[in-house]
Amino acid sequence: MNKRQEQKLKTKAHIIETSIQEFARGGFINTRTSDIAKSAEISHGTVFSHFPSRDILIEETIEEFGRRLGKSLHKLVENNCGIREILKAHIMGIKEYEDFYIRLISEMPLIHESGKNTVIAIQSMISLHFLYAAEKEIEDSKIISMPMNLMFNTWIGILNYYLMNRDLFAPGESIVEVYGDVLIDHYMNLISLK
Amino acid sequence: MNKRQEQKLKTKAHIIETSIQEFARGGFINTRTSDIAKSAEISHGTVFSHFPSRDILIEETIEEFGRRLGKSLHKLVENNCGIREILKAHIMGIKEYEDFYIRLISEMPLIHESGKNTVIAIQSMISLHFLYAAEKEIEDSKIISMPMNLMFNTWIGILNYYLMNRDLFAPGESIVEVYGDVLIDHYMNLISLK
DNA sequence: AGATACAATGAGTAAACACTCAATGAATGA
DNA sequence: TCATTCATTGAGTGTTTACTCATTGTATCT
Repeated sequence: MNKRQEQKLKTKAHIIETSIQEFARGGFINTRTSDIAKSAEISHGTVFSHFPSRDILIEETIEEFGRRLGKSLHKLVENNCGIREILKAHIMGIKEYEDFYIRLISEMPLIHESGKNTVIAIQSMISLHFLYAAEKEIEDSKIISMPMNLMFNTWIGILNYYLMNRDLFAPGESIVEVYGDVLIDHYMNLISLK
Repeated sequence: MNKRQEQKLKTKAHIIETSIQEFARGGFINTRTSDIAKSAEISHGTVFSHFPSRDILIEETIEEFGRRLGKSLHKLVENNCGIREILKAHIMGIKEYEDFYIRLISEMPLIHESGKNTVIAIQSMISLHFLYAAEKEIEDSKIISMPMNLMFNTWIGILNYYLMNRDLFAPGESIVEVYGDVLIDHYMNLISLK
């Protein structure tokens, strides 16, 4: 790998890094390619010498986010098996990228198809961990019986609702920090056998 | 009221009616004022002789939707008092405007402030009915104890999650029709004392 | 050293779109 | 009947923004 190739990779990585920050700050719809260029301190044209279009830049940025969240979750989950621990890992994984994650779920309906698939892949990754843990607790009769998909979607539904309405619930703060444990306790209370 | 004034009101109402349809079909972000004009079979300029800006057209359209949903709910709720009946009324009220409602909750983060307030007002209206019904059932010890706001937000969270991901759960169909009763049963199962 | 390749530049282009305004013709009032 | 008002029209304007491309300067190859 020569200096040029190295530089090229570095610039591309730098653009994606900046994109994660800028999209987290301003959202996907309202962030311009020129905003990203300015923030990355490169020329506007350089963006397009690394990504053929804005949509593909968005797609690759979401993919990078997915990889990072995946790694985070993998680390956090490995030795824990209960549902509560999975949920904890889930919100801790989101914590670092809360802003980006909120933009992603908020603006997903408006993101190009390929970006959506990445989001779905991310959700699947979490659900896999979740379902594995849930199976055991159902066997142990710790939780009330319900269809698996409803159980998982209920968690995601509550969490996403609070995240999407952060301005309402925790303006200027982090939902994970302010409500993380509250939501886990609440959810566990809902699904536990009493 | 002379012919001219009548015509003016009629045209304005027609634009809002068309806007409800067009925004339901294409969403707020991706529907142009020219699309609405074309669909309403009026000139593009006429839109702006009734609404000073696109944002205000959106705002007034959402307000009209709010009034209609409010009326629907009022009719559906009056003689029912249990939580289950409120939820049923809620989804029946949404049913008629499911597409519009989905666009509203999906694109709310990107809608101008004044539009958001209307959406919040709509949610409040529903929560008022809900909380009134819930209070009674808590007194009667029919449901498990939990903070009121968490109880309501859990329902909204689950419902909105399914609505927002209709393409995933019920592509080409109505979430209310396909999942309405499933979601109510599931939710009641979650909050009931067993 | 000189030729070539190529990453980066930024002024320029084209398309999309919200909004304007002079013109039109029908309704209203004197 | 004639002058005035005003809802409607649609071509036109200005702005925003994704994307292009000729140019530049540096790294690489011979």
